[in-house]
Amino acid sequence: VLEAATAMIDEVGIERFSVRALAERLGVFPAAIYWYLPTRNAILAAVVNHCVRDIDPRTDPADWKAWLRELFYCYRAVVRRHPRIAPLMNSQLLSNAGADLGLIERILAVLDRAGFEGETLLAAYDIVITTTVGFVTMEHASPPAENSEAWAEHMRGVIDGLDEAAYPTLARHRAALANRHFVLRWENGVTVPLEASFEAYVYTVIEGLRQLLTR
Amino acid sequence: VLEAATAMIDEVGIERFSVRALAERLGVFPAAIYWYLPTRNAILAAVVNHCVRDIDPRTDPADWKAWLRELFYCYRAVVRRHPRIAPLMNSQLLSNAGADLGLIERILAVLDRAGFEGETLLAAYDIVITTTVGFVTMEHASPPAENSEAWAEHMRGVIDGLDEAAYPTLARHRAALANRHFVLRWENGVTVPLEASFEAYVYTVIEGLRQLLTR
DNA sequence: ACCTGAACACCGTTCAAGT
DNA sequence: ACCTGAACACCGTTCAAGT
Repeated sequence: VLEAATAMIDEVGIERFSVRALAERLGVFPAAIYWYLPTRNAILAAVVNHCVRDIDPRTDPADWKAWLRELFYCYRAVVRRHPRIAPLMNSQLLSNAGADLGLIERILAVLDRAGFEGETLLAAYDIVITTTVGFVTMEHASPPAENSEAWAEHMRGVIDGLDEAAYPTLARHRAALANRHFVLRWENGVTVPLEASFEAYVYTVIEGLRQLLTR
Repeated sequence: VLEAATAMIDEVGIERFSVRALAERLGVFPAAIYWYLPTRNAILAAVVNHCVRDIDPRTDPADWKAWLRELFYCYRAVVRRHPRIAPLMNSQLLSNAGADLGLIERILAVLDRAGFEGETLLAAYDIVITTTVGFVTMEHASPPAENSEAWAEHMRGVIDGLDEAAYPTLARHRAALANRHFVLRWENGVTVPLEASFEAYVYTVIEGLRQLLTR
């Protein structure tokens, strides 16, 4: 029922996910879906919550840095299992009471035990929430739907045609950047993962939080 | 023409933005739009690029920490001017050759001059891109469209009804968290900005990058 | 409790034709 | 170059009615 929605989104993405097609896939009339969930957005929210349920870092919470590391990598693993829901994670996390409050509690508890206090604790919490989601969402953002080869060719053209006078640093690193780093990619993290950058990202955030703790 | 699209999205959001309504607003037949831009997504991409053009940190690039700080705050100012495009920034930045290559060049140049080298330079670059966008996008994510008061009431209920045994840390900070921090908000950054957390976020990312530089 | 059948008010996009 | 008019193939959602 909601398994089917998840499966369909994994296959075709949110843009091409429709209630009617979902109904057909279940061998049922479109209106039947509305007995279970009141709206298309509710289906999407349910799918997100369903996937997020798997995030569960199992490291010792006493070592907050290791625990956060694990959280970041867990989240990335979940998104890599369902990359097409990536764009939803941002919006759906405004507030979803359906969210796993257990996970929220554990994040707060880990930071609390680490020594964060008062406003800094809450700021650190917001930072953890956003940074967990941030990089990975963008890493797995989808390229424009169906013109993929033309799009790739276009991007290659832009990179090859870079004006070295106007963009010297860009031009110097063009070979390393092409399809391998943000804004100059034509494939996403599904086919071209940004492992090295993600590793550095996790390091950066955790070291930054360590500084924040002793500010 | 594209001003109108921007205006419309600012008013009603992407979800309720339609080519047909845009045409009507311009006193023209729907098909007329397609003379200028080939598709709805192309319109959205154009609007994003249009808004992003305003990001232009004017601090001395020699002080990379101050420059990045400025970049973060510039970006946030842009999103706060057009909060409803926030959800697009993530996906549209996979790669958009329409993106301001000048800004990309300057980010790379600033990091290069700061002393980042080779793979670390490119990782730092990816980190700057994602962190610039990450927090602010989530801060301004929209709540579920039109049930706002019911939704607020629901969230208040969840927070009031928190089981103190199961969620001790959450319960202890419930007053400070309610509508003021992620996952437990029912309004977004437009009405409830997360100033303090954003300030700490910027500090955290920059201090983290400083550590990365000397790793 | 769960689904059908049909309808309503919309969509994005295409295309020949006009000016 | 720029727009009309009309059509195509879809949408999400509602609602009375069936079982």
